[in-house]
Amino acid sequence: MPEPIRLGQSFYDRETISVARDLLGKVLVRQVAGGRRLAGVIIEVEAYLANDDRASHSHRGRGASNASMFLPAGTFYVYPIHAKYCLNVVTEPQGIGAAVLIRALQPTEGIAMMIDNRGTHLLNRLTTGPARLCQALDVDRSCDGLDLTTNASLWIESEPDLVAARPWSVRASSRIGISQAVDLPLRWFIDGNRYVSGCARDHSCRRDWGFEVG
DNA sequence: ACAACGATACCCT
DNA sequence: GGGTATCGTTGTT
Repeated sequence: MPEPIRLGQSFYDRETISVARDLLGKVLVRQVAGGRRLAGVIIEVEAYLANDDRASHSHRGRGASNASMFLPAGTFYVYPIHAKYCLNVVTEPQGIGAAVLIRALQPTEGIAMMIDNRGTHLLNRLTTGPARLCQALDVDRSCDGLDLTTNASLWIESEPDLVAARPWSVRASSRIGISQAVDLPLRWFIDGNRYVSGCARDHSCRRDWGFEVG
């Protein structure tokens, strides 16, 4: 059985839409004190592009709060919103200002610690949403700007057997919670997975929501 | 200084 | 399905 492989710069330094879709099924890993691992399979992502994407934090240019979005591909961009945090992975060459928002995980390792971090034992409220998964993995603004390709406590792995088998299909939809560019189909999620965000609330994991993209 | 806003989540009905 | 807590960031006086 092949060992998991940490994703490197060449994975992230590609067209943002390709990176976003390829991140589905990869494993986000957080290693905390004592070498304990918190991990989950990426179930839902959104792309935030450069240039014409009016919903992207890069749209109004580089500033103090979004500076890491303009660093090299593979950098973590963590930003605060509504007194919570969301995490992104920077894509494309340095200076472009594009990233992928990770919106949901299927928890696989360290679930007891995630329950403790979240203050709930309900599995479908542990990592089903961008701010929830940050809290579960103990990710906050101090993680902003970290290099995922080398950092010792935060990275993304590919499990070769899982990726080769690819036992899922992907659906797309418009992005959630934005007020600009609301119709662009830049959200992707694993079809039917119970950890898609809002699954219990608005049934957005159902097969009649979004559209099939393979 | 201060006010408004947000790529959210929670609690209530 | 709707109201709102909460706070860092930004834009405005």
